[in-house]
Amino acid sequence: MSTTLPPSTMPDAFQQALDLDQPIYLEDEDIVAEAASSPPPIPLTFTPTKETFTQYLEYTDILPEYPQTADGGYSYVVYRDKLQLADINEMVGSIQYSRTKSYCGRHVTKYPSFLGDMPYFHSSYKCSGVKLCQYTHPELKNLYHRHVTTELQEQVASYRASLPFSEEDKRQKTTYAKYNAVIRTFNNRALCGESSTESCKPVLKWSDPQGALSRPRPLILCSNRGEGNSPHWRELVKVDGQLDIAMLERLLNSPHRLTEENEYCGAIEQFASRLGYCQYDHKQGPGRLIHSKCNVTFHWYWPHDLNQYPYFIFRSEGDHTHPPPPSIQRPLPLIKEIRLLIQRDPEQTPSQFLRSPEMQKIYDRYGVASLNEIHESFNCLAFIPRWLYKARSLKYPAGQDFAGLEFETRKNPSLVQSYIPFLSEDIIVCMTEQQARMFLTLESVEIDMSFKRYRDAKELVLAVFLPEQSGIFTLYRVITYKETTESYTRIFTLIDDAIYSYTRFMDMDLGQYKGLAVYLQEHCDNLSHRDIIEELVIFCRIHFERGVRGLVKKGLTMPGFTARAIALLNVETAEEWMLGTQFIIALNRQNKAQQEAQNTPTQDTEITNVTSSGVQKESPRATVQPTLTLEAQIREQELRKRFLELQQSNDLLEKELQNRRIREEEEEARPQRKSRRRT
DNA sequence: CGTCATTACCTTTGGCCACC
DNA sequence: GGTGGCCAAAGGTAATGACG
Repeated sequence: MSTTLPPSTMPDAFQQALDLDQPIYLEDEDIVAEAASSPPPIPLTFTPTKETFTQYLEYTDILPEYPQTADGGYSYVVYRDKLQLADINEMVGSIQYSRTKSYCGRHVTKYPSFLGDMPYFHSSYKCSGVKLCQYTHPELKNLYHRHVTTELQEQVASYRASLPFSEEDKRQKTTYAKYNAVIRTFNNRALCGESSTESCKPVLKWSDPQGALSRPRPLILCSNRGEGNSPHWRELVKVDGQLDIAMLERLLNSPHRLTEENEYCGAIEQFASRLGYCQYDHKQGPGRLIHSKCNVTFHWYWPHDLNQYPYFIFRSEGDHTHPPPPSIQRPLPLIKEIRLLIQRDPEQTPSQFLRSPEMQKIYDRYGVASLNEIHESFNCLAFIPRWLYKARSLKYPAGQDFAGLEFETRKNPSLVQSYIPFLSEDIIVCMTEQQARMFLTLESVEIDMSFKRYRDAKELVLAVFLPEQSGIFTLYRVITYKETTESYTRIFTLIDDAIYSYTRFMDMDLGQYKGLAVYLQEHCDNLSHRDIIEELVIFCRIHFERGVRGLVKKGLTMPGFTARAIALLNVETAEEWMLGTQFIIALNRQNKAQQEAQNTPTQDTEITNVTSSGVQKESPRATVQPTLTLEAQIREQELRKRFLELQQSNDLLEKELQNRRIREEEEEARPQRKSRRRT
C-alpha cells in the first residue's frame, strides 16, 4: 500500500537529492571549516508534525564502523544489490558506539520520504557515550568529535602512551603499582605507627646473607629504621619474578623520585564494559571508570519492499561529547559464522575450536593466521569459551553426567535400543550392533581402563587394533562408578548380554559364542583363575614396562636387567618367553648369591613379580631349572641366540631412549614457560 | 508521526572458585 | 597458570502507551 504524493509538494532539495547521478559526496573533508558555508538541509521525511532533515548526505555500499555525525544530521544512503533486512541490522549493529535503542521499527505508511513515496520503517538509537578513567587527561576528556579519522585515533593513542610505563609490560606495571602503593602508604603515615614522622621514607636495601649458601634478599624499610628491633617499617620483598626488583630499587632509591604530581590516564572503555576501575594503577590510586554521556542520536529508515528499493538511510545527529570508543564490536557476519560453527559442535575446547579445520577455512579466506589479524576486536577471545558453554548447555539441558544421559534416553528411546543396551546408576554400557557382530569375529581384544574422561567415573574400553585401517576399533565401552570385583564381574556378564541381545539371530556366530561360553565354564571348574588368565590374557606392554622400571626403582641391582626384561616383549613364541624368564631368574639368583658372598645387603625383590597389577600380588611360583635332553639343549642354543639378538637390538633402543630422556631433561631445565602436561 | 518513558525480559560481562 | 562452570549485575531489546 503506497500513497502517491503530487509532484508539486516535493521540495526542490528532495528532487535534487533524488538525482543519483549528482550525489553530494563529503568524505574526509573538514566539516567544521565547511560549517560557515553549509548547504541547505536536505529533507529525509515529509511528515506533517515534524520533518526530518540532514545537513550532509553520503552514498555508500557499507556503513562505516564510526559513522560521521553533524549538527543538522549526517546521513548515509546505503545501497547494496539484493539488500536484506539482515544486512541492515548487521551494518547498524556493527557501529562501534555503544547505544541504547530509543524505539524500534515504527511503520510510516502515509507520508513520503527521501526513499520515495513508498511505506518505510524507522528505528532509532541514542549513543551511550563511553567510560573514562577518573584521572583522564582533561584534553582527552573533552575530545568531542564528529568524525573519527586516523589522526584522531593517533591522538587518542598518544594519551595512552604518555603514561610512565608501557601498559603491555605486566612486570613493569606490577612493579610500578607496588612502588605507588608503598609511597602512598608512607605518605599516609600508615606504616611506622606512632613513631611515624615527616622524615620517614621507604628505601630498598639488601639483607646480609645468612650462611654460605644464602643470598642477599631485597627489603623495603623505613629510612629511620636502625639496627635491631625498631617500630619503623620493614618488609621482605618476595622474589617470585612478578616484580622487577632492579626497577623497584631504582624507583625507591633514586634521589629524584618521580614527581609527586598526579598523572593523567588515557583509558577509554566502551560504555558496555562492566569494569569498575581502569586497568592501570596510578600514583594517586586506582582510577574509577566514569560514564561520559553523549547526546548523539542515530536514526535509520528502510523501505518495506527492499527487493524493489535496495536502499536504506542512516542518519546521525549531534556531536559526540567524548573521545571515540575503542573498536571492540566484533564484525557481525564473522560473529554469526562463528556462532553457527560453535552450535554445530559445542563439545570442543576453546583451543580445539580455534584450531579446527572450519576456523582454518575462515583464516584462509582472509589470508591470515589468527582471528585478531582480521579485526582488533578479536584480541580478546574470552567469548569463545562462554559461547561453547552456552551451546553445550542448550544441546544438553540436563548436563552431560548421568542425569543428562537419562534425560537423553527418555527423549530419544531409540538411543537405548541402538547404543546403550544397559543403563543403571553404577554402570552404563555402550555397544552398537555392528560392534557386537565385529566382537564375535575376533580372536582377541584389548582391555583398557581410562580415568581421565569423566570426573568420578572410570571408563573401561574393549578395543581391537586393525592393521588394515591402522587404527583402533572400539568394541564395547562401559562407564562405571564402582571399582569392586563384583562390579567387574557384572560388567563382563553385561558384555555377554549385550552381544547376545544384538546377535541372537546369527546362528553361526551364536554357535561360536556358545562354544566359547562352554569352554570357559568347563575350564573354570578345573583351573585356578590364575591359570585361566594365563591362558586367555595378554597384559599391556606399557604396564609391563612400568613394572620393570618399578623393580629397578625399588632397588633391584642386577646388571642389564631392564634390557633383558624388556627384550621379553619382543619374543614370538611361548618357548622363547619361558626361556627368557628362566634365564633372567637364574642370572638374578647368581647375582644375589654373589652379593651375599660379598655380604652386601640387597633388596628382597623378586623378578617374578614383573607382570601386570592383577597377578602381581600373587606369591611367585617356584621355578625349577629343568634338566635338558640333548635335543632340547640344541633347541635351547638356538633360542638363546635369538634371545641375545633381541636383547642386543633392545639395548640400542634403550640407549636411544636414555639419550632422548637426557635431552628432554635438559630442555626442561631451561628457564622457559612450562607447558601443561597431561599424563 | 516523532519522541519519550516505562516495563519486562534477554544477553553479555567481569569476577570468583575449583580443578587439573 | 590455564580452564571451565557458574553467578550477579548491568546493559540492551522489544513492546507499549502517552503526549505534542
